[in-house]
Amino acid sequence: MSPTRGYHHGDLRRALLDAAAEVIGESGPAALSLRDLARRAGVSHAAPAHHFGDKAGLLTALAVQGFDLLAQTLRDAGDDLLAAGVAYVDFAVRHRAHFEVMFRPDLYRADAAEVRAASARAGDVLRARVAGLPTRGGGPGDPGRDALAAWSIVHGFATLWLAGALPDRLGDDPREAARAVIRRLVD
Amino acid sequence: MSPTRGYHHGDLRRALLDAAAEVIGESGPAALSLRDLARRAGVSHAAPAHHFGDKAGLLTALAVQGFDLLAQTLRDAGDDLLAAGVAYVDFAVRHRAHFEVMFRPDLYRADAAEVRAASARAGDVLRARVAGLPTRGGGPGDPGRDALAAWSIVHGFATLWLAGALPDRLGDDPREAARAVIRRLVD
DNA sequence: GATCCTATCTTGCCATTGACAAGATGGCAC
DNA sequence: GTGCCATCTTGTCAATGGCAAGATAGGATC
Repeated sequence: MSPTRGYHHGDLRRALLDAAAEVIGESGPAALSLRDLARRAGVSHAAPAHHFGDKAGLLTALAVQGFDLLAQTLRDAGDDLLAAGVAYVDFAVRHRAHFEVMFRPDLYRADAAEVRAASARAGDVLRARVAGLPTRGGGPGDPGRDALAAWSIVHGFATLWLAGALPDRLGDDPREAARAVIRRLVD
Repeated sequence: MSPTRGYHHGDLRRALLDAAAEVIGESGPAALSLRDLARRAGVSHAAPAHHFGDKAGLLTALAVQGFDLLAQTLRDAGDDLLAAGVAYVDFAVRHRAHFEVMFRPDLYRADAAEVRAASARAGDVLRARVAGLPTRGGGPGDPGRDALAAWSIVHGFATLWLAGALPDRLGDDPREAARAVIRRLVD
């Protein structure tokens, strides 16, 4: 596509990641085939191996990309906790493939250094946003507990939305529906 | 094993489902192989096809089993919302394979009548338990919204726990950790 | 400018898998 | 006892992931 630069045949690594995100987003990770990706990119069936080693390697790269993308999304959402929560759900829906892979450690090498680093970066931003959550319950309010509750509610809503498990009456705008749910915890 | 009854070689359908749950619980759905299941059961590689048609058919049966198991688990937990929430998380951890498949509709035929029925049964119990959740926010309190928030928080916590995404300091007792998080919403 | 070097990609190959077709086997109804 | 049907087996095929060995190109070095 974009003739930015090229070695042999173009920006293959990027093309493969893009194609993988598209396939997974449409049909799930189980439908992913390295050979299909190679066909889409117009290269031989063994070309992906050079960039990613194997299937897990490709998904590892996708997960890293996803964590970085999530961190950026949360940063862009600003300091408001509600906005950050909505942005989390919106990220899951817009970058469905990345989100699904990120939280499925059996699909990739979750213990790889790059993954741990990217995951930690996203976690830092997440925790920073949650710090604004008001405590509740009369007691002193455990910040870790509160952060976990906030993360759980947005992650759960996003997961259920992607799974198609939620009732139809919610409509087709995940941001709107998520906002209402998150308010239950925040207000 | 148990010589309860048998046609040709024993209780194959059940044996296959059990083996599938074991494999998925240990290595994830991606590692599931029909031929491996057949080997474990001591039958030929084509035997599973007769009971489930194909891989999606087997996972469909597993999902149905899972929804029924979840409904029973929630019933056993009693009327208390907190207890029901903890039971939901506990179910996800104890029946990891079922839980993972249930909310991954791309792996099976989620539109099958048996699935819709079992899913609806579990949903009924879930909604009944959530009915006890106190509303909040000064406004009239939307019961649907509240139920969604409760479901989201337990589902999110369970998913994050299974993904290994939660910090180690939570220990190894998901029930204990879940209770604290759910209290943030309930108390 | 020639040569080397390395990253990139290709061709060829093999074991495994899911799915299908056709046949064997055994219990059960009648 | 005979036919019937659910259950299971054997045989086969295309597709896949992964490995090994070779081809190709672009740049570095002299």
